Amino acid sequence: MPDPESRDIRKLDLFSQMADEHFTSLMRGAYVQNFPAQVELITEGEPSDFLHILISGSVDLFSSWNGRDTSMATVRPISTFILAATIKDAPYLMSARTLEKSRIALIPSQDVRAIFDADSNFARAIVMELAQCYRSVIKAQKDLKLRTSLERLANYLLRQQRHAGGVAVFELDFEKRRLASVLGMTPENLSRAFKGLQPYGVTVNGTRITIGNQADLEHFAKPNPLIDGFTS
Amino acid sequence: MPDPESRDIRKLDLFSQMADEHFTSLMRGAYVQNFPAQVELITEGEPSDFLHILISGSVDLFSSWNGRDTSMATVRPISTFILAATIKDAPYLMSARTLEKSRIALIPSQDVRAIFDADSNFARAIVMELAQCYRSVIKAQKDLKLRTSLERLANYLLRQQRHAGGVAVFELDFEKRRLASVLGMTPENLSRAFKGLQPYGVTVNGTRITIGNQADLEHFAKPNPLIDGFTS
DNA sequence: CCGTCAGATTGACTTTTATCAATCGATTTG
DNA sequence: CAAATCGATTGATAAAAGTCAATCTGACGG
Repeated sequence: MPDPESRDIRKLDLFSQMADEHFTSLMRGAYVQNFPAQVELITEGEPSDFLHILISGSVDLFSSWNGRDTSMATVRPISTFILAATIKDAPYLMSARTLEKSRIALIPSQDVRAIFDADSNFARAIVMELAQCYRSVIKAQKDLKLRTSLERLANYLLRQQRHAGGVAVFELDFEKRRLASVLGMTPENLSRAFKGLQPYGVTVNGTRITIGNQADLEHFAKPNPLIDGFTS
Repeated sequence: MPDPESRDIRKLDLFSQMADEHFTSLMRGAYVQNFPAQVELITEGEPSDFLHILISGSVDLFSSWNGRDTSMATVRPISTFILAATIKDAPYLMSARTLEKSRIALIPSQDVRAIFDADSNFARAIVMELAQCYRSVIKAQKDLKLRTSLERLANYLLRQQRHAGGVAVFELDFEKRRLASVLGMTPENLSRAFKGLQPYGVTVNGTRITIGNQADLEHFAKPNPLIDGFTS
């Protein structure tokens, strides 16, 4: 693996505190590969042979049942995915596919588990990462169970806006069809939901969103740190 | 804390492999309390001062937003709850209330974090527990996003039946209103959903469920290990 | 034993969401 | 450039789920 990439991975919370020797050992066993867009990297149900680290590009985590499918999350660089399955040595619960050309490091799950046993700083980092992931999913579940699709969209826009620095005009970082799937609705419904937010000052032009009246939208959306998580 | 209870707690995966000395130290700092039914033990948003261990009774984890609320999970003995918040030293994302008279051990979060640093077997157990919790929530989310309420109910019944040993007649272990909330629907809708399963051989009498035609129900429900989790 | 009460059920109705089909628009491709 | 294509949008309709109000039922206390 090229040195600069290794250094970037080292900076991740998951790896930043572990012993040099252990990190080097992990990286020695790692493969790095470039994938084109729309490649299925992982299929749910398969054994979890590798911890994946997305170095560049983006990856969709999705799941299927009975002919339907839904997007569970999008992974953006630099971060790992499928840590829980790796650690538990259990089958993947989600499939993963590249959304664009992506560069991905693959660390054999066995190595991760071995170093986890040997390096208590790494073990602690894994705990923190898993706790974080768990809390994220709990928030997503609250979002799904407590809000209508219009409310989910409104809050999504506010989160996205915050992520963009709080400006009034920003870009969606999803294709709309995937956004619909992430929010748990159909693309048709998403179109209508955008219209439903017009009275609160939201205008849409392609992927460009304008929030014309911040207070109005927030009054409708009622964002909450325990769901939308400005903190932890 | 009485000795037999301490022994039962010791048997939990979370504590079974740790050093005696550390376990004793954790238990020394623990409080054990009896609570009546319908007591709110934890309110979401509050700092997480204690890891909770349910010794007997049952506890509902729920969450509220904008005047609505939803039941996220039910905790049954013997198990811990709110581990992630304790570890992260972050606010609770869910509230908890006793469903019946319950006996609960409270371990100061600080102690848990200290022993976590000192005992690598404990750290490993925490990782496993968190990974397990994470995967459970992912499954719940797939259930919510990929299935209609009728399908969720059908699969819930099959899970419950398996839990009861696979017999044709078994009892719901929830009040129906809470079951409705767990499944993400209204009590009225749950009533109708039970009727909707009659064509597949399901009959209901109070909390007593009879599955008259196993094959029919399974054909409709299409249970899947990656959602309904007979394995891990 | 009767009245009370809470949860469950039912019916009527509304709202929300999905589905299907058609169209639009932008981009790609031969 | 023109045709093809894919995603987004729109309209019409259907299905799913929620709401509100009334009734039923069974457990409990007086």
